[in-house]
Amino acid sequence: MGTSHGSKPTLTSIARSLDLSIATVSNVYNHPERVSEGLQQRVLEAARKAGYPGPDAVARQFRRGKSDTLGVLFTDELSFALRDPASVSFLSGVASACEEAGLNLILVPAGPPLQTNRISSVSNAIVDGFIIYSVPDDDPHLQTALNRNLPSVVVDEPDSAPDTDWVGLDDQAATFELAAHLLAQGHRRIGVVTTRLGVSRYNGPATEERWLRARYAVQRNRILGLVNALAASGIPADELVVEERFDNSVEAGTAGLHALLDRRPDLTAICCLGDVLAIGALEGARQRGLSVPDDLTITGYDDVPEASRVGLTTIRQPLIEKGKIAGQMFLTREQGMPPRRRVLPTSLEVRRTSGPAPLQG
Amino acid sequence: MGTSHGSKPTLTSIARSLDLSIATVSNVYNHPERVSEGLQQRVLEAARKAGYPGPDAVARQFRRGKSDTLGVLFTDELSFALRDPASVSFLSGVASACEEAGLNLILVPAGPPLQTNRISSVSNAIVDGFIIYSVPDDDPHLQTALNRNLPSVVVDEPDSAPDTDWVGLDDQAATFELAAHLLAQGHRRIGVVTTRLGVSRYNGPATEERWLRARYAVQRNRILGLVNALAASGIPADELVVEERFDNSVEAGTAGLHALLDRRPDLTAICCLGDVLAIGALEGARQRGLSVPDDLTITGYDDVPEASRVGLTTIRQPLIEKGKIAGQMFLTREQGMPPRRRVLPTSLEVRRTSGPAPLQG
DNA sequence: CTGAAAGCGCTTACAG
DNA sequence: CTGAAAGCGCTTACAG
Repeated sequence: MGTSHGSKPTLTSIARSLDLSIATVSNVYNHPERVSEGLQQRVLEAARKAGYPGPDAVARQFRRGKSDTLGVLFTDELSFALRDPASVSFLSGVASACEEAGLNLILVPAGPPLQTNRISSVSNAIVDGFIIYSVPDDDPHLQTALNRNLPSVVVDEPDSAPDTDWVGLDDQAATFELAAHLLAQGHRRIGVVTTRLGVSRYNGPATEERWLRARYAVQRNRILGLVNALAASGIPADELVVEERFDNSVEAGTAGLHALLDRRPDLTAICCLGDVLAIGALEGARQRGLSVPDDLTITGYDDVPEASRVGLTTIRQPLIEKGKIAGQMFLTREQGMPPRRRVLPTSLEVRRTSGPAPLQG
Repeated sequence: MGTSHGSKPTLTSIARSLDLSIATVSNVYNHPERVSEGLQQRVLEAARKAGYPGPDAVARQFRRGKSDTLGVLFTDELSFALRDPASVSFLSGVASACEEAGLNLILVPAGPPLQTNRISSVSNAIVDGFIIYSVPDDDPHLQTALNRNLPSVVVDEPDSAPDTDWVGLDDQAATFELAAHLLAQGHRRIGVVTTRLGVSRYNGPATEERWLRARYAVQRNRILGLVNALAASGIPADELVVEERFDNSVEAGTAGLHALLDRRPDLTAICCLGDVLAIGALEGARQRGLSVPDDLTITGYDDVPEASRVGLTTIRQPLIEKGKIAGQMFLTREQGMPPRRRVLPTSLEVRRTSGPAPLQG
C-alpha cells in the first residue's frame, strides 16, 4: 500500500493533503452522517492511498476518555488460569457480555508482587473497569485495581470487597449439601483435596488451623461447609483430612489422592474442591486399582464440561452465566449506585463416581 | 480514600499541590532513581491523600507511543473460541510469552462484518501488534488488522498472508500420516467430520467441490491430505464421505457421526478434524451401541488435554508451544525483517479409539 | 536533583 | 455541511 514516503499518516496529514479541516476528516470516521457523500468518498480514498488506517486508537481513546475495554484481573499467571476449564468457562461468559456491548476484553495477570511506586500491569492497563476474578484476601493487585476508581466487580473472592459489586456462590451451603449426600450414603471418613490455601507454594497436609486462616475465601468456605455438616452429625472437625496442592491441575489431583490414601487408607470418600482435581483423583484411584464408586467415592466442584462426560458427581455452578452476570454488572453500573451482591445457585449433581460407603474390611 | 473534593486528581494537580513541576512528579513514577528519596515520599504521600492512582494509563501510552499490549484476533465469537480447548491451549501459550515480557493481552473478536468507515473493534483496540488466530481467507478483519501496519503474526490460517510472520502446521502431511495408519489397519471406507468450510452456517454433506473451495485453509489441507493418501492406495477422492458442521462442539461431533453413519452404515473409520468433534463422535458411537474400536475407529486432531484421558487416537500438535512461538515472533520482530515462516511438528498418537477394520458382515 | 516547554493525535462543542 | 480552536494527561529531551 502506498505508504512510506515520509512519516506516518495522521488525521492532520490527511486533512492537509485534501485542504480540509481535521474536524471534517474526523467526522468522516466518527459521524459520517454529518459529511456529504462526495466528501466522504474523497477522504476515504485519500486515506487509502496514504495508508491511513483510521484514527489512532490511543489518541482517540485518550481524547474520548473511554476505551471500550474491560479488564479481567486474574490472580494467577494467565497461562495457569487458562488451563483451568472453570476459569475459561467463566471468561467465555464475560466475553459474551462484552461482545454484545462491543467491548474488548483485556486479560490482566496479577502477576508478580508489586514494587511500591513502579507502574504495574494493573495500573497500566487501558480499561474502563475491572472484573476481578477469584483473588486472595488482601491481594495488592486488587488494591491497585480498586484505587483506579473504575467500576469493578469482584467474582467469588474476596467475599467482601468494599464498594464493589460482587457475584459468587454460597460455598458453605453448597458443600453442606454435598456432605449431607455423603453422610446419607454412609461415609464417615472423608478426605479433601484442596488447591492452595496460601499465596506461597505448599503441598501437603493442611491442618484445621491452616485452612481456617486460608487467604482464599472459596476454599475456606468450602471446607467450612463440609466441617459444619460433619459436625451436625457428631463428627469432629479434626476427623476431616485435608490435603493441599498449590496447583490446580489434573496431576495435583492425582498426587493429592495418593497422599491422602497413603496417610489414611481407610477413607471412603474424597471431596475434591474442583473438578480438575477430581479428574486427577479418578486417575489416582485407577492407578491404585481402586474401583470408583465401589471402593471409593470421588466428588468434584464446578461441573466443568468434562465432568459430565466422566460421570463425576459434583456441585454444579453456572460458570458461563457467572461470567455473563459479571459483565452485565459492569455494564449496568451507574455512578452512586450502592454495591450489588449476587449469589448464584448451586446444585448437587449425583453421577457415577459416588455411591454408598463400602463396608469395613 | 480522601478523593472527591473537586475534580479527578492528575499529575498536574498533584504537582501543583506540592509546588513541584509535573516532570518531577512524573519521574517519581517513571524514573524514581532520578528523584531524591525524600521527595519521592512526599509525592507518594500526597498522591495517596488525593486518591491519585498514578499516571493515567491512556495518556501515558498516548505519549509513549506504545501500549505494552498484544492483541489476539479470533475469527469467531470469543465465547465460542473459548469453548474450544485447542484455542484455549494456544492462548495459554501466548499468555506465557506475554507474561514474561510484561505485556497485557487483549482478546479481539473479529465479530460481525464491518461497515466500511465505521470504527471496528479491530481498529479501536489499543495494541502494539496482533496475533491473528485461524482466520478464513480474505477475512475483512484480517485486512483491517494488517492495515494498521503493526507487527503481526498469523497462526494457521490463512496459510499465506503477505508480509507477516506465520506459524502453523503442515496439515496435509499430518493427515497423510493418519491416513497411512488407517489404511495399514485395513480401513477403506472412511468418513470425515469437519467443522465449517465456509463463513455462512451450513450443516450437512460436503461435496469435493465444496471442500476444495473451503475458505479455511486448515480444513481444506487436512481433507486434501487424507484424499491424497487414499489416492495413493487407489481409492478415488469421491470415496471419502465428508460431513460438515458449522460449530466446533461436542454436540456437532455427535450429530456429524450420526449423519455419516445414517448415510453410509458401512464406514469403518471416522476422522474428525478436531478432538472436540471426536469426543462428540465417541458419544455418538455409544448411542448407536457401536463399540470403539472394534466396530468403528474414531480419530481426532490436536491432542487437547482430554484426548489422552479418553484414549483418543489423534494427531498431536504442540498447542501451547504454538502460542509461545507466536508470542515470541511478535516480540522479536524487527523493522525491515523479512517475514518468517515456522512449521511445527505433528505426530500421530495411536491410542485406544483406533484399531483394525472390522471384517465385512 | 529539579523544572519549563513541547507536543503526542485526536474529538468535541461551537460558530458560521 | 464545514472549519478554527481548545485541550484531554502525560513523558521526554533538554537546560540548569
